[in-house]
Amino acid sequence: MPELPEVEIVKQSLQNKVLHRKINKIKIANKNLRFKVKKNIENILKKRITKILRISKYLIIEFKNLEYLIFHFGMSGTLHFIKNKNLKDTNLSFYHSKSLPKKHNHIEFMFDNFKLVYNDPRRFGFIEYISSKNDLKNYFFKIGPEPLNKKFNFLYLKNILKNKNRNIKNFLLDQKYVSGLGNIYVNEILFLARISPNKLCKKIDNTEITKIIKFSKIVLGKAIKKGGSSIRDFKNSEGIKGSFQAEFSVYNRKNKKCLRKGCNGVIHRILISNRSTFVCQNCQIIKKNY
DNA sequence: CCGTTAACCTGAGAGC
DNA sequence: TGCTCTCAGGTTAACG
Repeated sequence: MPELPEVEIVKQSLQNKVLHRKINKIKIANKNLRFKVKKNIENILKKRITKILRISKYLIIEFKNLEYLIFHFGMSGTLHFIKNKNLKDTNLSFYHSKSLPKKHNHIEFMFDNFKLVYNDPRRFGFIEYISSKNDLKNYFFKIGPEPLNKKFNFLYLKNILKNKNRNIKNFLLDQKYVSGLGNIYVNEILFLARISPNKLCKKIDNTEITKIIKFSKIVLGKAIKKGGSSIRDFKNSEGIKGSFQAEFSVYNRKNKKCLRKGCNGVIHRILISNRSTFVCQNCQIIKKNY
C-alpha cells in the first residue's frame, strides 16, 4: 500500500494527535508480522512522544531520551487512531477486511483517551524498537536519498546511472539508490518523463535525468497534497481516503486512452520483474535493444 | 552485476 | 453460491 506519500499522510494525520502523549500499554494480538514483534517495543512505555518522523517509506515515532519505534507498512499495513468512545470501531472498515474489520488488528497502543491500532491483513509490515539516535542513523545508512531531498540531484543520478546495465524502472524501485518510490509512482514518473521503463540506466541522457528529477518531485508533491493514493483502501489514521488515484496518468489504466494531448495511444500493461508496468507505447518508445 | 522467480500472506474481483 | 484463478502501494533470497 504505502509509498512515500501515503506514509507522509499517515505521519501528518497522526502528528497533532500523539505529540507529547505517552503510551500506557501495548497489546500484541499477533506478533507474526514480517519480522516477529519483539517485547522490547515496551521500552517506550510511559515515555513522552517528542517527534513523528518519516524516512522514505518508514514512519518513526521518537520518544523522550531519543528512543524510537519504527513502522514499515509493507503492502497492507495501516495505523488507525481510535477514540476510546469508539472502541467498538464499528464505523471503520480496514483494507481488505470489509466483513471482518478487526480481524487483522495485530498491535494496539493504548494512550489515555485513545488508541492507535496497527492493522495489516498480509502482515508484510513490521515494527521495531531502536534504542538510540545513533542506531537509528545506522538503520537507515544503506538507503538512498528520497526524491524530495536535494541530494537527489543531477550529479547524483548522472554518476550512478552511467555504468548501470539495468533498466530504469527497477533502478528507481531500488531503495538503496532512491528511496520512497514504489510501483505506482515509478510508473507515473516514467510516463511523465516519457521514458520507457525498459531503457537501460546507462542510456538515459541528460535531458531525461533532469526530467526524472523534476517529475519525481512533482508527482510526489501532488500525491501528498491529495492525501495519497487509495487504489483499494488506503486510509490515513482518521480513516480518510486519498484522492490521487483519480489523477493517475498510467497506473491502473490498461486499455485506456493516453491522456497526453495529441496522443492517440493506448495504455498497455506489461510485466517487468513480474510487476505490473503501465506504458503508452507512443509516448514511451520501447525498443528491444534498450 | 542483472532480471526473474518464488516466498512471505490475505482478500477482492472476475469468470465459469 | 461457490470454485478457481489472477492480482495487489513491498522486500529479499536464490537461481541462471
